[in-house]
Amino acid sequence: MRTAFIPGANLSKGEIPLILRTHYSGEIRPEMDGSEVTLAGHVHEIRDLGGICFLVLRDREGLAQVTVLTKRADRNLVETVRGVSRESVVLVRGRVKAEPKAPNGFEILPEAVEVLSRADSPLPLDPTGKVGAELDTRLDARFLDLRRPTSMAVFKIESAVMRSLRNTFYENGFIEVCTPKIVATATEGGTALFPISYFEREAFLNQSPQLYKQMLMATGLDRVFEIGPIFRAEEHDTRRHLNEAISVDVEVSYADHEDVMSLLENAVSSAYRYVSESCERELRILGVELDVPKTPFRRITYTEALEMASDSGKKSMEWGDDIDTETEHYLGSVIGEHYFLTDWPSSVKPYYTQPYDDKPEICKGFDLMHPTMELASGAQRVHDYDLLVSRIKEKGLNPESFEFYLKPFRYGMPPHAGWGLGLARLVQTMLGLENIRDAVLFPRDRRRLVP
RNA sequence: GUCCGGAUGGUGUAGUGGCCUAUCAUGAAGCCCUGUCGAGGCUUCGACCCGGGUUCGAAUCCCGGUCCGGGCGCCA
Repeated sequence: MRTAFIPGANLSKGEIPLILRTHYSGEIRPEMDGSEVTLAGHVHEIRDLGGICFLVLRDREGLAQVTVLTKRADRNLVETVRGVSRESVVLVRGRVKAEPKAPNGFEILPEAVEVLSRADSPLPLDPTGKVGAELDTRLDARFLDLRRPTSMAVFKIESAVMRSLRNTFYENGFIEVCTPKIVATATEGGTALFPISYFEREAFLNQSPQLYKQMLMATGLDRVFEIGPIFRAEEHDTRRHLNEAISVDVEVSYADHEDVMSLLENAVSSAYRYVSESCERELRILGVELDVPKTPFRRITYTEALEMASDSGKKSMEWGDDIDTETEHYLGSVIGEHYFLTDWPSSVKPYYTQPYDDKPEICKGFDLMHPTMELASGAQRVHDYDLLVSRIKEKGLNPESFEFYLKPFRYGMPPHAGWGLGLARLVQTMLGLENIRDAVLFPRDRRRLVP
């Protein structure tokens, strides 16, 4: 009986009509007593007390109690409400009643209830959260897991984070770009790539937009950013690695590593501030109190970090080693806030990292660290063609396979710097999520390819 | 890849050789109930990851496998 419902939205120009609903439940206030509304969403719970029956409807913005006085209400309506299964999709038209005994101080007295889609039973997990579910179970039924307010809140916050990052970039004169994810080179060095079949040739999923965003510096675009997927075929098995991740990448011409570190700390700090201001409800649902990290973040050189680590009494690291996980955790526990690790040995960082002129054994590369893990890494890049070629050779790579990348460096390449930031790690650390999979809608790891 | 731990109804769990035709909660089906808000009460339904082995007897012990969680490694 679709005709029972009259979409009541008064649309302003450009607004998307709410086809069936007039309000989200979070928009209803006790002061709206008497007004007619149409809600749409999933059946969160039904509590049938006999003479009175409560149907709790859940939508993106909250819960609304629909109250049916079973002896007085329309018989068909009572049958519909009593017969509907949990998590079915329903449309409810009715009047708002201010009611102190109801949650949030209001309830809906329904005039019509329509079941738009009936949910099967039993459910693969309990979306009300009364009974827990393990991560694996939740990911197998992610669509249902995301109906749990705690799971949904993470992704509302992630959206706010992306929005804030984009704001920061646009405010600083950046242009958003999209670089290819299907690439020909397997020889960037380091990480394993996913090979794919590309007509008669072999191709790969890109591990990073690094080479492309650098090439864009030769176009005069000057300041670019990209938020997009990266793919790594490493068989890692940790709670902070996935084989597909979203990377927030920037590249800036006429800038050095200090300039882009400053951009990075401001972007991160602003994201925290924006989330704390715009996602109060989500933070409350998650029980998270955000401390906006103060800028500037501490700078610690690689060499200082090694000295701090030697105080810990742990097995000592040699200068020139990459910093291992144990040391990383130790430093995090001592420092206790975001910090930059700077002035790395040139041997540890990629070939495109600019060495210091006066001390070429160290370079202008940096990592942004959260006390628990690395969030981002960046550098001032090598923009001199000859230096770049010799650095590629030093790393044991063949410059010929980088011809497409090296070419722009011969025709006017400005000095430039940039970084790449892991979006899910930023959200994971911001919200204190134990596993990065909690911060990704449909995570891809060594074993999980579905859903 | 490696080390440690784990796998019991749809979900989350108890259960260290016989007391287990397996506990509790949630759920589902049915009944009672006019203010629930993790509603309550009564009845019913539904499970020991797979394959070998030990034993009179295995959810429980052993071996192999699969999968899951955590640590490390890998991750320029």
